[in-house]
Amino acid sequence: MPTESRVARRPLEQELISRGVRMTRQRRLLVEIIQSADQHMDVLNLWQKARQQDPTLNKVTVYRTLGLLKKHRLVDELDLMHLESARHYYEARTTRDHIHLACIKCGRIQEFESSLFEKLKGQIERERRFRISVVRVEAGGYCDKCQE
Amino acid sequence: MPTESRVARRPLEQELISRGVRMTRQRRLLVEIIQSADQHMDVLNLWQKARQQDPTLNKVTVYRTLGLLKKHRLVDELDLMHLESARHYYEARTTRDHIHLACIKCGRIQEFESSLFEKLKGQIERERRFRISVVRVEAGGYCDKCQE
DNA sequence: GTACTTGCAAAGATTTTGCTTCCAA
DNA sequence: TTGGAAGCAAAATCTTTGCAAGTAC
Repeated sequence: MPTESRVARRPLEQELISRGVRMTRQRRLLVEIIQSADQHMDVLNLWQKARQQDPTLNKVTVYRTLGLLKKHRLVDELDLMHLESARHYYEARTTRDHIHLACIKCGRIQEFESSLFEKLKGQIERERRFRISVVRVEAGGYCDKCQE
Repeated sequence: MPTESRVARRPLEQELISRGVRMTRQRRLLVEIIQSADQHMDVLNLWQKARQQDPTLNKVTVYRTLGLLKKHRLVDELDLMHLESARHYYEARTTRDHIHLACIKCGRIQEFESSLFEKLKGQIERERRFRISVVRVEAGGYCDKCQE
């Protein structure tokens, strides 16, 4: 009884359309930015990047769009161990769950995938009969470069 | 190379004193509440409970005390998958790391320990040479009782 | 055309800071 | 006694809401 299967890596826009979500100029832009991001974005990042292309885009729209994507389980919300304030970070969901490693010293975020993690999820589902929808693993510590 | 050893289950107050932290009436009370809590507490909970015994205790003191405990790695900060708002929850650190399972439907929080989890941490430390200080695993989904 | 979205402003919620007074060691 | 801590008020952050105007389908 494996974890619920993940959303395929299909453009978020297509995914939304297929779910009957109305596509606006703002949503297209935000979704495009999230999808092509090479780092984890917070609301401010995302808004700033979006305003470069559409200066009228309001921050509230960013919140609302992220809420929409969360509702559809198309993005994951992370805290990255609260390295800085209580800000939340977002990333498009990929095929496989992964673990985030946040370096306390340099702030670098690494991602880590592991079959042990998949096994652990299986164990939880079996032993607790808990149907996992989302899972988040975040580790804080010192990365290889910060152990001198 | 196992994960950094955990703080023993010694009264938080003793732990703080041994670290040279000044113990005030307010800190003693808060620490006592956190330690004896049978659930995950957020700032408001904690404050309300504290005020029953010391009505003058200020909410800011709750924040500051939690900050102190976090700094000393004596409590873990959780989000419990943001089931309700962006509130943070706290729990005294125990000997073993555990996983939190948050039910999307009924809100129940279960804890889960597993040797697989310990193995996973070991793998991260070995393969990425990442020295883990804190690790948090939170799963959201449907608990056994909520799958009808 | 109609229902859903956006922008704007304002409110809410949560957390932090400045400063004076107080207290633990 | 003295540096750190608490209380109070105010500010700073982050997020949500109400509503009029705009827009996707």
